[in-house]
Amino acid sequence: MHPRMTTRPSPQDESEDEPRSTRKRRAILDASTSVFLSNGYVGTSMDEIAALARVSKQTVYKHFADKERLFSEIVTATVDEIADPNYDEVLNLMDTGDAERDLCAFARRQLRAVMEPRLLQLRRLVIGEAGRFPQLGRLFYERGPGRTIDALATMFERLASRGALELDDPRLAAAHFNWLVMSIPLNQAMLLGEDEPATQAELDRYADAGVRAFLAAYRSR
Amino acid sequence: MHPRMTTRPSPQDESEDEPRSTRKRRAILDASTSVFLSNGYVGTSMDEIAALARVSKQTVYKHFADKERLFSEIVTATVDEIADPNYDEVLNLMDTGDAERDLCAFARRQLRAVMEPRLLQLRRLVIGEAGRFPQLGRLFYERGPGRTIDALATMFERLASRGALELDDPRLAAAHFNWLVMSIPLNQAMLLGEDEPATQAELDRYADAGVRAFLAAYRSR
Amino acid sequence: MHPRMTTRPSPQDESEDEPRSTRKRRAILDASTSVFLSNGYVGTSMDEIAALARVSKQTVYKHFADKERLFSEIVTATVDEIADPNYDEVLNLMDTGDAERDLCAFARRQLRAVMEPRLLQLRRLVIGEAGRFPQLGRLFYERGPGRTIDALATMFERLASRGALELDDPRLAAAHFNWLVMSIPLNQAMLLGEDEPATQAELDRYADAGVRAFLAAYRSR
Amino acid sequence: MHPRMTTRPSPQDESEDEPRSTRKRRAILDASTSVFLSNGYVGTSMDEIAALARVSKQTVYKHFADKERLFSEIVTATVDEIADPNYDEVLNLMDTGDAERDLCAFARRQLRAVMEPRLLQLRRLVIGEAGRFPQLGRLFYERGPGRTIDALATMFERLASRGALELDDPRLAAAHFNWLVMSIPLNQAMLLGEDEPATQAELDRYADAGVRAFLAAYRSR
DNA sequence: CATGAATGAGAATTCATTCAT
DNA sequence: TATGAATGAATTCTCATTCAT
Repeated sequence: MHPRMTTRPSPQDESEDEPRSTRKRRAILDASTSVFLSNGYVGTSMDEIAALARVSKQTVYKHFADKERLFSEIVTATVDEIADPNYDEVLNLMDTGDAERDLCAFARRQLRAVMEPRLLQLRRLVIGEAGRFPQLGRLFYERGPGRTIDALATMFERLASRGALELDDPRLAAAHFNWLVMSIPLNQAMLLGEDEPATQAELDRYADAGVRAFLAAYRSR
Repeated sequence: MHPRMTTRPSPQDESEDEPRSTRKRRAILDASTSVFLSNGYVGTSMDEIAALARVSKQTVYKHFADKERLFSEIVTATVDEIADPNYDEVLNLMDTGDAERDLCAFARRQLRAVMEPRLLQLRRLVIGEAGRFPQLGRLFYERGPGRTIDALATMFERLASRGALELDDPRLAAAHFNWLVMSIPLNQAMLLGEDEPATQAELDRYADAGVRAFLAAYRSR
Repeated sequence: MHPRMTTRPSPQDESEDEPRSTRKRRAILDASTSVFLSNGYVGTSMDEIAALARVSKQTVYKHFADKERLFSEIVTATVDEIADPNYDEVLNLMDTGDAERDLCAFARRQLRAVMEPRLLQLRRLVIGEAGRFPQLGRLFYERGPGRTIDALATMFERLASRGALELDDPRLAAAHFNWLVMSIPLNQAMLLGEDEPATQAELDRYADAGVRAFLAAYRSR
Repeated sequence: MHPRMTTRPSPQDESEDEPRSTRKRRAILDASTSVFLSNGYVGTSMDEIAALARVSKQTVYKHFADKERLFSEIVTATVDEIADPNYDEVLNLMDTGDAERDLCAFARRQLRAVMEPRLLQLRRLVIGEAGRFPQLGRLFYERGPGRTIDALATMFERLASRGALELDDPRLAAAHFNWLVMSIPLNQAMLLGEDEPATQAELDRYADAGVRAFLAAYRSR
């Protein structure tokens, strides 16, 4: 079985071409994401993170200067991870000509994404820690609602120029769309917790109802 | 009207007919409300509260069994204090016949109230502590958005029966109204903090725009 | 002592010829006895005592200089209260001529008294606090086992001189008698607690068996 | 007595094949045993223990979840340490044919063991904390008096079948033996403290007298 | 006198972070 | 490099005792 005679801590550790260090970093990120999301910033201790990552505390500190920095990193990473894929979808996926159908499809997809438990927790976390970490709130807004609204605005402008919608202020319309679709379940989730989470069917109904109201208000007649 | 003529021990202390104990209790509530709202649940220490209330820690603990209970009480009290007055207003203040003007007036008032710094902080606090204090989230929802939406639904039903609005589901319409008016500035406040708070003029514009979109969608034609 | 003309806060309070002060003192003693016995010395707070006695803490401190003194007093009083009546009984109650019957009757009575829950708790308390209050241990011993053994010794001497018993050292025989009767259930009670307290019937059997063993060893033949 | 008292700085800390962690654990156990035995459960602070063990408080808490657990562990360990060796002795050591001599030898040994200052303190501790830690009382009883009495009962049964003793109930006889030997000095120690501890000679006399009384009662004639 | 408040300290427990091995 | 230990402070809560009203 093995050549190796020299004492090396754990030879098979470096399989898969991934340096040990990178793997540990990942383990720390995964562990801390999970713990921070469940228990909040102050509710989480570095000991917990180290234990869950199966790594010594020293290693945690070698990778991340301090708790605040670690928190920032995991929030940033989680925001990116969740926000990125949706962005492009926004603009592409709709051109069947049937605006209502397209918008409903988009609204449903978007709402489901936003209502992901993980993302809900992140939103709560960011809102709750807005005092300590204002940049994270800004980041979340920009990569989340801000980005979606931007994309929608672009899209609505296109639809308006095609005569499908009638609007003066595309960003305003985009925001109205966004919150008509999301606000009801999102606010309930923020305040009522996830004891009684909305079902997929309910979410779809909220999405459709939001789109319908939006079109009733903004469709050209 | 004034009972007071008899000698009272330490007259100036009990001025205003308020027994010492009650005054201390109030001082503790005021102090802790202020500190909890600024620094969050864990960010607040009982020492801080006692110091700010100019009261001994013992006295705090004699009035409130523990930190959790104190927190619950101040949140409940603050929610009540803010929520109560608005409720009745909802139904009464509108009958000039000009629905748009009435709704705009109402929307502006409501939005300003919701955007009170104190209430914004409370909302952040409740969302951030939803894990530790789920009942508080529920309470906030019921006395806040829930109540407003209920009241609006009642009102919209009346308007619909008068032929002013056209709607199937009054609660849905009420929620749409509520969030069309509030969502944009409220979500920005939650995530962007109060570094760049919206001006009154901006709030009024959001309110009006929300009402306009709502009427475009729900007014009978 | 005198006619009383001056206004006194609560005249009817002094019914029964007992001055208010004495009554409060009693209330404090009762309350603290109960709490100390249940919760131990450190497990008991002066607040608890004051509350249970329906008296202000100040009043407690007016009657008893401090917690230690109060504890000493209630232990002393309880020991006396329990020990006193038994003492005389020891010598008197036996002269039917049937030594076994007399001793059994006495042993049963004595064992039941010692196994009173209140006295068991007191014994645990005194043993547990022997470090802090050595005098109380001594007191307990002297008024309790010591006294009983003394009395028994006197009695056994008489029986020996009558030829009913055969012994060199009356105090030794007395101690043997005492512990033959008590040790089994008493040690169980001390260590096993009162979750499974011995029944009266069991106690009687232990008493009788102890007496029988004693007589088998010490009766003249 | 104890393993090594000399201060060893830190060079070859892991000499003696004992890992650092194990040594620290031991230091904590030794320190807390000593402090708990002298000062009782509440009279002992975690700071004290850490200081005496020359260890940080953190280290104490890393080894033992909390004070209660630490207390339980040291009591259990001490009980075991003291109780274990005696058990087997009971059955073995006696077969010279001279029952009195054998029993006296056994009684003396046993009494001296039970009257070890350390064990007396432990007994006081366990009795005093019976309210807070009922399991410890049971444990003490089972490993202590209970076990001894069991062993004696077995032995007495053998002697009875050989015709050396005459008895119906071996457990009862065993308990009588046990307490005839131990009760006098043990009860004095419990209540009178160790200010005037019995000398070895006195203990031997109590042991012998107990055995003599036992044989007078239970020897076949 | 008696009530609520104050004092001042001390308890257990936890944490983020840094040494030393 | 990574592990256990240390540090040093903070936090919640409780207590015995004493003022002031």
